[in-house]
Amino acid sequence: MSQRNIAGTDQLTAATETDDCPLPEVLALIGGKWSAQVLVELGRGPRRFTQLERAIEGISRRMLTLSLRDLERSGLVTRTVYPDAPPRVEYATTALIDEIREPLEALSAWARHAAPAITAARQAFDEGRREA
Amino acid sequence: MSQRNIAGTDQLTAATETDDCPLPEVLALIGGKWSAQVLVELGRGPRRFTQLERAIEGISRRMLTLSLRDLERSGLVTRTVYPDAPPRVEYATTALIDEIREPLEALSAWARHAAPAITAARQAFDEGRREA
DNA sequence: CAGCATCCGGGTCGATACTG
DNA sequence: CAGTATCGACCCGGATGCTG
Repeated sequence: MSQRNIAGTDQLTAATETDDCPLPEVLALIGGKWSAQVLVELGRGPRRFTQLERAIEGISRRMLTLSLRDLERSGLVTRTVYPDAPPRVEYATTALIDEIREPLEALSAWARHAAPAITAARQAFDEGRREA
Repeated sequence: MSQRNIAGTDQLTAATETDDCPLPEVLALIGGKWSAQVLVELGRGPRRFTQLERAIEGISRRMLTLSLRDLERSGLVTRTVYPDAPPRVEYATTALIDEIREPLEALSAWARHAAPAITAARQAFDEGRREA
């Protein structure tokens, strides 16, 4: 909390003091290996299945399907089938996501900015272990 | 980031358009089953090993050790041993965490606020599947 | 095109027992 | 008190092959 705003402390207290903090559930939902990337990609606009598959790089059909199903089931993503031939399915984000996008991006920004420090810390830690 | 600043859109674009978005790495670090809760608990102040073990509820010694090691290795947590008998070890957060606390709390706030909608969506989805 | 079914290897996690 | 060591169950996730 670099710029500790006035109301920030209350927020912090609220989020920190409740013991039924549902953070684990969110992380279970978007903390999977691919869910976050699917969300990010869909945040750029509606996408078709194969579009996502190509955009995400490294994801398998299976995992993409599972991730999409989970997100759809949880109401974060909609799935619309157009009765065309060949079949066409479009995925899009729901309003629920609009409110999580900012925190997610803040997290992503932190990741970019903290990455060097983390890498350095790990190297230092590992070297310390080796000479011990 | 409750107060959406003017540059917010740029942040969004920056976080969304880069393809080397390191979100997965962050999630790998704090997305584990226990790491987030450890961070939250340590956010309340320095804690000893057994204190954490009792506070977190359901965590095993093994998982607590592994989580703490990973966080320590990544520079998010410090571990200080006091040469006492009986042994005494204290864990605390580092400055790196101060900057991730806000996003984490925003996420937690979203979780609390979105939980009902998510639960409802899941029930609706599951019922739809059953009658199909 | 957009999936589902199946198999299978590896890593995660919990339980338990032991140590400085 | 603050861990480590070992074992085993489980689940995630990749590879492959088959459908409407």
